[in-house]
Amino acid sequence: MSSSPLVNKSTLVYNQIISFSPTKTPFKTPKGTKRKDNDENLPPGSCSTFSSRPSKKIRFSKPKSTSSVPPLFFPHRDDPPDPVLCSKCSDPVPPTKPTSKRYSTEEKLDMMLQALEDCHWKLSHFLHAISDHTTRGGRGARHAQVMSAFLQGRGTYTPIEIIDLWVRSPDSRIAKNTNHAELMYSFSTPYKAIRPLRPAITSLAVQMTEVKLASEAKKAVKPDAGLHATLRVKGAHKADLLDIGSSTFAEIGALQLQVQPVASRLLSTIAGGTTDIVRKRRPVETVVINALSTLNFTRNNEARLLPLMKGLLYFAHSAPVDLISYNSRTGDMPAYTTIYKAVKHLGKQESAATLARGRDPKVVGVIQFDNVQNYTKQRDHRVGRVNHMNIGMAGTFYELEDVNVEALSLESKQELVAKKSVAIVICWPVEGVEEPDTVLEVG
DNA sequence: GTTTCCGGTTAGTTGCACTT
DNA sequence: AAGTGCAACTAACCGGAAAC
Repeated sequence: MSSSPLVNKSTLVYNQIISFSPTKTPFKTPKGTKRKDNDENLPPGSCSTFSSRPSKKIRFSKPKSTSSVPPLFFPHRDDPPDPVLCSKCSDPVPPTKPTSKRYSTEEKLDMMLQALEDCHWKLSHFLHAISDHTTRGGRGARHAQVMSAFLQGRGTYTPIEIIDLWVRSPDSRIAKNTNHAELMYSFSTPYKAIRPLRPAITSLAVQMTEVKLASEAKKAVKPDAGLHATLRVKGAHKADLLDIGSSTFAEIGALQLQVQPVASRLLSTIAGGTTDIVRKRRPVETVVINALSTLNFTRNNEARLLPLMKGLLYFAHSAPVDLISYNSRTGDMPAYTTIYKAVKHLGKQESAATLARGRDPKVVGVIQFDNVQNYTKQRDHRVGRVNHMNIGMAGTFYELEDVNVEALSLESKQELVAKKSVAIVICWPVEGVEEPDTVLEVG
């Protein structure tokens, strides 16, 4: 291996470029003024070298190298080029930036690999050093600029394009007689502990997805997220019949899709819902909403709006307690006792609301009482094995809309009677009936 | 005819786990 | 820390069926 002191060469060229930066124009003379021979702005011992024409290109002699690979930078500090002298005053002319030769990709790769070798660096050392912004206590501005442009995708090739090439490269194939195949998509082994690329990057993907899913779920089951339906005395998000309706399922789905987009997408993929076609049987969206709701409920038993709705449905259909126990165990609905409490809670809530509505003097309504028989057949195992008749009384309140409340005012009627402005309308019965059917008083 | 058992629901208690 | 959910358990209850 050749060992040319390349670092020193690069330092020299860099200094040269800085010293003669085109942004520095100390020799520019204002129009109409003739520069004096002793002008302090002129370089010492040198006449002006600037002209309107391009300067003559300066050729550097190529240094001899023991390597077949062309060096990155030249000339060598210890082997400076012969200085170019001014034709008028024989002073040395400052060298200009050397013209770059157009190298092929192969040549450039060889040069870069040679440069790494000359630095005693492996590729991983170089990539780590140029990517690491933490352990060395900061970076140079140039370093930061280059990495920022690359990582933000402003370069010709994006980071992910390069990683994709790595993943697809035959060089990254899973080696035989190793456990690398078992480490693909690994949740248990930290991805940083996996050395080969393919197992590491697939493990990185699933482990980051796992973190994301946990983060989404954590947000979804928060009390304010909208999935809670508590029976707590001081609960902020109590179960309410207003929250339980035909649109509840869709609202829960929209909420979950908003808070858990990654989880929804993954579940949808499992269900085969990657196309836009809406299935008539087992619609993917419906299944995903249901599955995600169960998973959220498993995480936090307060996030149970949909499971509670399912429980109420089972209860309303007199499902056997074993069926409810089974579904409670699988996270599809709360325990039987909780559903029972919810029914009582919602019943009290609804009766209080109905009572308040009925007491409102602005509301006109009718209460109808009737005896009720509920015949429970033997097939309803939840209520026993025998046919049985439950007898009770039910009251139903009807609200009558578009009725003028004043028409039912007793005071108003008495005033009208006092004024003798009440007309009596007699409705005669149907044929064959002697007594009048109805007598109406019309004010 | 009486007693016991069966299979189910209802209701209450307890202790642990979890959430607020 | 307090409140809540819930599993597990117990007791009571029911009418019918089975056993005595």
